[in-house]
Amino acid sequence: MVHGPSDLAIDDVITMVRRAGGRITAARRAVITALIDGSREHLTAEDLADRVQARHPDVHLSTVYRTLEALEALGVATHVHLGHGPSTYHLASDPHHHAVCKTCGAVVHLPADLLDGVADRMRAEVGFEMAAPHFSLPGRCASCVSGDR
Amino acid sequence: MVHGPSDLAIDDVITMVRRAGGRITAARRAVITALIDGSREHLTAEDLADRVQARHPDVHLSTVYRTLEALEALGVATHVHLGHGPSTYHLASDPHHHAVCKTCGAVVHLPADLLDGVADRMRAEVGFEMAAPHFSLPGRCASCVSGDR
DNA sequence: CTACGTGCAAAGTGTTTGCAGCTCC
DNA sequence: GGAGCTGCAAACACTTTGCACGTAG
Repeated sequence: MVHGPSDLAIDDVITMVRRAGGRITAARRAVITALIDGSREHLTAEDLADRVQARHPDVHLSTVYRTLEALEALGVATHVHLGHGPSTYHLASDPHHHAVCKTCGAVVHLPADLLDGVADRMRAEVGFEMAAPHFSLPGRCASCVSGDR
Repeated sequence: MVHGPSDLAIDDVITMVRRAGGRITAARRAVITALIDGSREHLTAEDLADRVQARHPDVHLSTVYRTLEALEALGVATHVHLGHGPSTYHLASDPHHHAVCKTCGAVVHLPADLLDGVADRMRAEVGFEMAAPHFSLPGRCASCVSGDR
């Protein structure tokens, strides 16, 4: 796969895990790989587990959760809630927002700076320091609006 | 309690329910009352059930969920996800956004027009028609930022 | 009188946890 | 060799559902 400049390669992540006192196992390596490979999609813990299990059949779903938790603590990964279902996981590099179409479920990626103005206004008006996006914006995508689906 | 001009009184809601072919029972009346009374707070289904059960002890939690579902279908109520826990329920009148402090959990109310610029930009750039807020914005509230809590 | 709402119990979904064993460093 | 990771099973938190009975309209 092709990676942009801000992407982490697996070795970078491994180094970070080790530096934090963590250990690298086959399961962790596989989860990290699945996460990097799927970072542009919207993979749930279960999706990631499926991909991991393709090569390592007895890596347990709970191990995937625990690895993701560890990676989030390191700031390498984040999870985002796209809607009512399970969370989806991401590399923390290359942050962006998501909008989800209520009608067809399409996930639209939005530029990271989309909410900058909102953040400024919140800081100025109520002193609230907005953090990285964690939820999606709901609505209707272009084709569902025009097609009146 | 004091109601603003855009608020619904219980009788308005009852009328809407009946007009949609729904029936009014003691349980429904109590759920609607709890919802109206608590609309400025952030009540979960369980909170609402507790309040309902104070007067009507055998109204079941599942009835509360089903009533809320019916009211959402009518457009009278909505639920919002403030964080990782349970959803919170609201009257649909008087829409607004929420920010939740990651440190202390405080919920900050934000003006309804906060995301108007974002909605415009999304419409213009990707044709996405943003809908009513359904999730909160995460961050750190003024006192947690200044106190470095 | 009958379609709709209810109480109850049970199932469903997504995620977390306790524990005993294993393995990375 | 010991802290840290793992598989497994079970628990968990929130929400939904199936069913038989009850009641609003």
